[in-house]
Parts: sequence; structure tokens; C-alpha cells
Amino acid sequence: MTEEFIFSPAQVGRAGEDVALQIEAAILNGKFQPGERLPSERDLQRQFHTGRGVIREAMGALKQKGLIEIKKGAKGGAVVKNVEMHLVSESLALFLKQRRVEAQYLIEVRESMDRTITNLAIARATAEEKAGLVEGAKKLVRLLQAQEPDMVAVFELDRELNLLLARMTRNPVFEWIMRAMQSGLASHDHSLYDDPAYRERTGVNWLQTARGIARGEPLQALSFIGYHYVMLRDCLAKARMGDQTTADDIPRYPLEIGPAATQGVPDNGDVAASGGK
Amino acid sequence: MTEEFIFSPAQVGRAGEDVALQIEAAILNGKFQPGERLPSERDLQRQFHTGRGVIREAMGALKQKGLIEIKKGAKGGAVVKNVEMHLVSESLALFLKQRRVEAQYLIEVRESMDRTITNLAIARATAEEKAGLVEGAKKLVRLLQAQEPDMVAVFELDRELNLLLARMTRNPVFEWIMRAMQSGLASHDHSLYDDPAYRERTGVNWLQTARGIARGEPLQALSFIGYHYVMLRDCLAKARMGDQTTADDIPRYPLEIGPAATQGVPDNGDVAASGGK
DNA sequence: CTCGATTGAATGGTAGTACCATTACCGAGC
DNA sequence: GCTCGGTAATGGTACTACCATTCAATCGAG
Repeated sequence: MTEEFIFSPAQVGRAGEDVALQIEAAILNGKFQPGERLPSERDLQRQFHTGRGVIREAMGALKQKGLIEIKKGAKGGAVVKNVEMHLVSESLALFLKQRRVEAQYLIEVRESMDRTITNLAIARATAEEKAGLVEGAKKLVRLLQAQEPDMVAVFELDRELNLLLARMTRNPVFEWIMRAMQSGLASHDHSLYDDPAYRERTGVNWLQTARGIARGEPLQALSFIGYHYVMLRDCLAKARMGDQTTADDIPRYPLEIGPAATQGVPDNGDVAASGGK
Repeated sequence: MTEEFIFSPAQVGRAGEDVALQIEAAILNGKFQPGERLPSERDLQRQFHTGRGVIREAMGALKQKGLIEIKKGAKGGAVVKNVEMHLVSESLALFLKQRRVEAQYLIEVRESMDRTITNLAIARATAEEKAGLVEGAKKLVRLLQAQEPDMVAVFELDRELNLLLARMTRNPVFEWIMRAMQSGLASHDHSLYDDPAYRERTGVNWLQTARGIARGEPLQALSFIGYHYVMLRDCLAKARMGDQTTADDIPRYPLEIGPAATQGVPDNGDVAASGGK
């Protein structure tokens, strides 16, 4: 009745890392499939011929990396998991947060990414997706027209629209990048919605962009995206300068929205972008 | 003589996480500056009113995140560190590795990133940087002309050229993204250099790209970048199909290199892209 | 006085035990 | 058949003891 030992005893000095590396290698080599359960901590303790603290340290590291999930209780233990983008985003966000990267740099990356994604989305998305994007943008505009917009809903819808756009590229990597940016880089976007001077124009501009995409007009869509980032940079500069400049340096694009398709909005509830009061 | 307790006792149930979060927050809020030393584990044990194992678990988590570095011995302990891009890249690489993302998707992202970076580099880099890029590309071509090229040197130079290009955008975020891509996504690039059918043309194309950038001709540079990715996709397809297609579907751009500036290469050491034997 | 070796203290690393909290499972009793 | 409670397995915490490493102060030889 010899137990099957698939691990070797750990070296002294940094036993925890050693154990973690061996288990990680076993997982990545497919010796443990996602969903499968690792031996219990006490079993591993015997296999590695070490203390339980070392095993726990290793498990903690793997948990941090998102490779395993640990459940308590009988039939609990460490279960191999798929690494989630979530964790990568957090790692990136931590990096950016500690470096205190200037907004200007992040915005530039974000804009270039948006442009790339937009081009691909125009080329590859289905008509249904494009129509959905326009409908979402219309909903966003309506939300922003309220006296006191529900900002939580606005941020959530903005987030969803961006993810939808990324998904329309038919390349999952862009969707992941977009998720990462929203976790770590997108805090600046909120300032556009928070400032009443930009709020409505931002929504209308989203709609313009969506319509450009739906029409299959890359240049139009990219123009509107450019306008979005002009506004964003201006808005941040204004916040930094302490309201020395007004938002009215920026020209406005007039626009009519037309009736909504999904929500119970009256047919005559058209929207003019001549915001103000 | 009351000690100064800046932390609160940990809650039961997930004491380790609680401690880790408190310390992490203290670091990110600037209560501990990079380079500064945290209290010893035994001190923290007293402050948090918990066992040393919990503290060690928390320290392990922070170490995993790259927020602290732990040294042994007297005057050792946990020192606050700057988070390194390195760790973010590893996190991303782990994610991609486990997901087995198809090369096609990664290449697409890589190409779009290259195009963005190239445009910015043309607009912002100094003449010296552009000249340096051209010189580096020349060196790459010369390396690739050898009978048995030093692949280690080739990969390293290719990596450096990409990083230089990213740095020329004057936006550190692009440099970080490039580093991340090289850690996790760039394994495919090597196949272009490994295959003799593409090796030399890849180098020459790098030089063409660099010259386009140096001349301030975005369209030219982007054309060559496009050619690079056409070759890469073709090369990978060829490897996948088992050599059914030949590399000669791809047209070649003839080119003369001219004398080298830095290395001791004879002046008549020009290079023609008519590779083949 | 100077330089080297020795020793001690501080600190992280490991081992081991004991106990608690949570969970799944099973059987007795209603 | 259903519910309730016991039981065992498992992770989470606490505590102790000891080892390994590092730095610095001290001691001693020259």
C-alpha cells in the first residue's frame, strides 16, 4: 500500500517557493486539469516531507496567481482554476497606481486602442451588433438628459458599450485589454460624465460614434472618437486649472436622436445636442 | 511610553487577507515610501494582535504582488519596493498560456500596437534616436547574413529595437506594453528568424521600416510593418501546414544597405535582399 | 591604534502541535 | 420521506520552539 508520490521533497532555504513552483509546473503541464482537486494540505505535507506551513505558503502563492481556488470543509481543498483576466487587470492597476502614471499617457494609449478597435469592429461586426451599439448609445443619452442622472447606471452602460465594441472585433484579446483598461485606466472617463458641461455632449458623441460604426464609416467614427478625447483632455485640464477655462472652447456637433426602439420613450422625445439649460 | 499602533486588529475568518489589505493600503497611501522598511514580523504580530503565521501569510501575498521585498538577517525585514512591469507581464503570460490563445489573435494585437507606436515614434523621436534605430537594423541584417546566425544575439537585438521604438513614442506606457508583449506574446516572432526562408527578408524589412521612420514617412513605414506581419502569418501557416506552401508567394523588396556606421564592417559590405543561396 | 575574528542580537524561515470553523455526508429518529 | 444532529475531513488560526542568515558591536592579536 505505497502511496503515489508525484512530488519531490523541497529544498531547504526557500521551501515554500520550491513547492509552489513544483505544483504550478504540474498544473501547467496538465498533470492537474482545471476543476480537478489537489491533494489535501496534510497529504502534500507528507509528500513534500515538510511542515504544513510551507504547504500553506505555497498554496497562498498559487491562490494569489489565480491558479487555484481554496474551499473549506470536507471535500474542500484546492481546486485548479482557470486564470481570470480580472487578476491580470488588478496586477496592472496596482502597477499603474504605484507609478502614478500621468493621465495624459494613459489617455493616449486608450485613444489609440479605441481607434484600432473601432476600425476592426466596423469591418467585422454583424448588423445586429452595430444596431445594438446604437441603441445602447441612445439609452446613454437619455440617461444623461435627466436632471440628476443616475451615474451608477451611466458608468455601467458606458462600460458595457465599450466591452460590446471590443467584442465586435472578433478578437478576444481586445476584449481583455478593454477590461484591463476599465479596471485600471478608466477612472478618468468618469470626469467627463461628472462635469455637467461635458456630460450631455459626451453621450451625444457616443451616439454619433456608434452611428458612424453602424453606417460603416470609419473616418466619421474616428472623428467622433477624436472629439471624445479632445473633450476628455480639456475636461481634465479644466479640473486641474481650477475652472479657469470654460468648456465652451469646444465646438458642438448638433444632432437629433430620433425615437427609441426599446424603452418606453415617447416618439416625440427627440434629443437636441444643444444642451445648456 | 505607549507604542504607536497604526493598524487595527484583524477580523477573524480571513485574518491574513485583512492584514494584507491594511498594509497594502498603507503602502499605496504613501504611509510607507518605497525603500522604507516595514516593522518586523514580530512587531506586526503585536500590532495586529494575531499570530505570526497570519503576518507571514500577508507578507507572502504582498511579496507575490511585488509590493515588498523580504530580506533575512538583522536589519532585514520587509522593504517597500516599486512594482515591476516584469510581474504584470508574468501575470499576463500565465493567463495567455493557460488560455491557449490562438496566435492569430495575438499577432493582430501586436500589429495594431506596432502601427500605433510607429506613428507616434515618427512624430516625436529625435533624429539621433531615429538614426540609432537604422543603425540597429543594419546590425540586425548583418547578423542575419552569417551562415549560421547567432540567434541569441538576433533575438536580443530584435527585442532592443522594439523597445527603442516604443521608447521613441515618449509615452512610457507603450514601452511597458511592449515589454509585456515580448515576455508573453512574442514567442511567434522567433519563427520568422528561425526559418531560413524568411530570416534575411525579415531583417531587411526591419531596416526598411527603420528607414521609413527615420525619413518621417509614416505610410512607408507602415507598409513595411504590414509586410512583416504578412510574412509572419505566412510563416506560421507554413509551419502549421507542414511546408505545403513555399515562402516564395511573398514578393521581395530589393534593397541596398550601405556602409555601417559603428561596427568594423567593410564599406563594400552592402546587402542585397535577393537572399536565397 | 588598526585590522581581523568572534560573538551576540535581530530577523526571517521551518517544523510541529493543538485547536477552531466550515462543510459534506450519513444515519437515527420523527 | 424528511429533518435533525453527529461525525469526519479539511482549511484557518494560534502558539511555541528552533534553525539560518545577516549585521554590528566587541574583543584580541599585531
